[in-house]
Amino acid sequence: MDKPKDYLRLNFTIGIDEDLKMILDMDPGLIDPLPTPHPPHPLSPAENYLSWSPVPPTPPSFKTSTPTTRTHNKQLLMKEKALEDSRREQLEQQRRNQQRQTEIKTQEKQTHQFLRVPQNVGVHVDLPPQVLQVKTVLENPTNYHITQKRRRQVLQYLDDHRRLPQPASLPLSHTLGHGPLQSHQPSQTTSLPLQSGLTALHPTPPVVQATPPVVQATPSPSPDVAMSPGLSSVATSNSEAEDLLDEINFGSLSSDNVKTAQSLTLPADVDSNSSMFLEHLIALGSSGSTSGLGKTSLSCPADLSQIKPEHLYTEADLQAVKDRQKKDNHNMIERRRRFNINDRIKELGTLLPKNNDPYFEAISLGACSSKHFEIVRDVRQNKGTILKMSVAYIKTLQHDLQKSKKFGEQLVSQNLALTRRIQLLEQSLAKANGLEATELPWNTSPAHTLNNYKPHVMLTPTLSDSVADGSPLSLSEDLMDDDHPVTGDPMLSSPHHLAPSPSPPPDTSHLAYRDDMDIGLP
Amino acid sequence: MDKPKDYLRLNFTIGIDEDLKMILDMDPGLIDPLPTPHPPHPLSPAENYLSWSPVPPTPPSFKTSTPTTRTHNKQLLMKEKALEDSRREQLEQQRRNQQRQTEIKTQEKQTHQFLRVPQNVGVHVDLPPQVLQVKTVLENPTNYHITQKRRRQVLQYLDDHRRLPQPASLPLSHTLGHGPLQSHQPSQTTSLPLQSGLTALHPTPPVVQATPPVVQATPSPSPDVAMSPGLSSVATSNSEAEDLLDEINFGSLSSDNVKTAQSLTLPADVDSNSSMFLEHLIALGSSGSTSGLGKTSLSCPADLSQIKPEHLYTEADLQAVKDRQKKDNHNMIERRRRFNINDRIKELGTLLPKNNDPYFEAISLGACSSKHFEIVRDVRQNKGTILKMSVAYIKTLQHDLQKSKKFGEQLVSQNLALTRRIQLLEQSLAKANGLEATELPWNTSPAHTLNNYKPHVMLTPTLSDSVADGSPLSLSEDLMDDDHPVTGDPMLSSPHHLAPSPSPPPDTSHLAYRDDMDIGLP
DNA sequence: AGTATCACGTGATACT
DNA sequence: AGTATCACGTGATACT
Repeated sequence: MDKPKDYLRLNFTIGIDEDLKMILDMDPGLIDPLPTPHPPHPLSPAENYLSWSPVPPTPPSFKTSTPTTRTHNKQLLMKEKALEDSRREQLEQQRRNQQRQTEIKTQEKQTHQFLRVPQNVGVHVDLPPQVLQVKTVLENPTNYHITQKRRRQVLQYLDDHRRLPQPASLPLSHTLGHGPLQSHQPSQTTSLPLQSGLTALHPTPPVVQATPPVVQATPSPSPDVAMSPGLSSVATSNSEAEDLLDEINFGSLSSDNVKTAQSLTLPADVDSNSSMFLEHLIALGSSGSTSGLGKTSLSCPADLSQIKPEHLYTEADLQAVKDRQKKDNHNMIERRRRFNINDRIKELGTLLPKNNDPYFEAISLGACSSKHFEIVRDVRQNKGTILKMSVAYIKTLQHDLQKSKKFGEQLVSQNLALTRRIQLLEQSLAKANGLEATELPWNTSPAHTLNNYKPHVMLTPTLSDSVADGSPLSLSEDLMDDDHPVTGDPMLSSPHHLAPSPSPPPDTSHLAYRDDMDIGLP
Repeated sequence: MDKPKDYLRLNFTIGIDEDLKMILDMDPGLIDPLPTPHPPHPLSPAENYLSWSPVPPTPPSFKTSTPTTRTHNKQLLMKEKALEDSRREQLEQQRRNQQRQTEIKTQEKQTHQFLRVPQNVGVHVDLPPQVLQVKTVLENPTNYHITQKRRRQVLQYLDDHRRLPQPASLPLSHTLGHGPLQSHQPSQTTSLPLQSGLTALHPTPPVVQATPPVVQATPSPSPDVAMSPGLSSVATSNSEAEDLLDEINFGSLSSDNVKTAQSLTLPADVDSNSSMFLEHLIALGSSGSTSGLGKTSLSCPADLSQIKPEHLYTEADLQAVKDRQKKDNHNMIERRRRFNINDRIKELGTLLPKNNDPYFEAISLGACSSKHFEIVRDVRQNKGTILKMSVAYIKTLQHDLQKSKKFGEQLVSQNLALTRRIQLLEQSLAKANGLEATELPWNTSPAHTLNNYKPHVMLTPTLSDSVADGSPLSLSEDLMDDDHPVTGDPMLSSPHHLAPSPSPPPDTSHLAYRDDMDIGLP
């Protein structure tokens, strides 16, 4: 409640879930260059760290995340995974902040569903064989995958505790644990190593703000069998244990062995594995800014009330730790790939024509089978529909571009013919009556400057190239090599990319032709 | 080995994996209308059923499946899930045949890696508490998800067998089963109910060929706890048990309790749950064509050597069966969604410009960061790259279409100006010298028929619409409403869609303008 | 061994 | 309750 709170907070920030840390490391994005409509001050890491805290956990819903500018940063920066060290957590926290800010509604629903235990009341759960003591204050945030993983780890932990120390009967429940059999040790039962810092509770801003206390190493202290769920998946603060216990309470356990107690009580049943895992964690994560703190907190929870001897630790737990680390690394890679794919799909969703677009009707007619045609705005965001409409949109664009090019070619040939006819007319007119009256139509037509050289210019790149390679797309390929930077301009992903026409051409006579279409000319 | 083989085969075809059946039901596609380069006679269900058999199991790899025509069938027919009953298994088997034919290479590698037990040698595995007897002949096919599910079920089965009948210590391994705790019964240990038909081995074509013996009901007989893995996930023939045992042998089990035996031996340790599950299966799947066979084979394996009484079956197993059914249904839905998304991505991959395309350079420059630029052909197929290039391609197409339309507008205005000038020239020429010499340039220009009314026609839809809604895409929106059926034409998904130009225009003077561009005219 | 890819099943969740 | 959506973790697999 008083001083050692910050200390404790840093300690648990070291013990952050390695998945979360890998997510933070995963996306080394720079600061968003585009002015977003809702910029939550994404530049200040201190404010990020502060705003990280008071928001409840949210699932990263696909539909409600801000899709526009984040994907570009990600796609640009995912290619260069080599020189990404310091600004990773900035982008990720900004990303999570955006997601959290835009998902207040759903998260409230979820938290109300999840944490239906009375708030600020410590709950004390005794698993039938083992005791798993945590408390709930429920103020600090977490996110979806941490929730998922923690839940699974808690279940596994409970299963292990149920199976191992009471190997007698396993009478009715929890017998369907179909975990992978290829891990070779039952190892040990580990309890939550959280009790060392549970004396401090109330949330204050952490001491170090400019450097978010995420260490680089991935400790992953939980083995396959005895998972030690609180340590390996605990998030930015000690309130993770509360969520963990909330999930235990909310979960499939029978509620008779849940006794609520005003928390802050040190659990008595902590086996020695927790200290070993803590030691491993500190040894791995000793590169952080809060280096000296780990060892002192390490010695704190070293009371062991278990039945297991000490000789099994080095042989089995080390393999388990290594296995867990490998698996977590794999999970991080897979999560990175998943995020990449999802962000691409979201980006495709931003590129699609909007509902009021003239393109939308044809595409949605082609993609969706015109049912629920009134509420198509809603159907635009899910992955299947986005991909469906992307396919239809690409087809439409290809077809229209082809048509437009053919149209342009025909116009070019028409222009050529007309110019020839004009030349002939001028010739005949000049031949007919010397030099009189040639200036009469010249002044009325404003496009007089281009009737001599322009058809020659336009015909040269379009038709010759179209004949050269046989592709009908060659005209627009010539068209696109002047200004539009396809090679990674994040500005182009704006949803209003479809209508950037700065000058609507009401009077078509004096269109700036040479300014925009400098194709093929030296 | 002799007569009851077909009988047995039908029996196990009834007991097909419900996931596989749902996959078969999932995709109610018509016959492929496009002439594929490798058509494996997809119309005959008898041949499908025959060709189904001799191919080894293959994982449905994303990269090596034929992407073109299948996705369209799927996308068209997935919308109407109401009237799909008879032709489902045809499409799905055709689909699987295509996948299997195109993935011979990878599957050979996989099978060599998986089935490294000596072939045609029956392996007899005794799990430490229970006995799990199957045999291996390894000739009939299966697929990836069946393999996965079977493996998991076998592991769970082994775990349950290990935990339940010997609840003493669980000394070292297999203790990390972290299954969901919310199932409420330990229920019973079930062994493989496969021994009833293992007397017949050699593969012959089944009796019923025109109707693939897939029943409509989803039995899903395995509860959460005691899974009975062989029955719930056994595939089209009894050789599934061999793969199952191969996986057991290949898996993480210690090989000391694997004793190879020339198979065909009926296992003696079959508990009563298998018969109960078989009965439930037959009761659920009694709508099939081979209705009378189930009951006779049901009575065969009814020897029970277990410890459990009978009164637990109705209360717990029924809930377990219902739960399993629900879960399988959910899995089917999720698998359908996954296939949909993956097929869309594959379709996007077919729509992308090819390597030799003039578009490819700019897109791949924009998408990939120009590393491995020589082997870009290989990098084109994975989901991330396809989506990346799709985003870049859509941007390029949008930009090019916009440019092309602007170009067309300028040409139109030029045409208008030229036409006005021609009119003025003709006026002045006619005014100058009566009626002489007007036929001279008229004959040299072949495009003489369109210089009077055409600029008026073209200017009307393009410019007015462009001014009307302010969208620069309105020109091509007018262009596309004549011939190209975006509304679900599966022919358009050909990889050569980009170059369908049937007539390369070398002489542009006599292009059939009015035939192609009948826009906006009544 | 590291770093990818993929399909899969599963729980949470939403809308009907 | 049914039918969807989603993210997630995991094992298999491939290429380095």
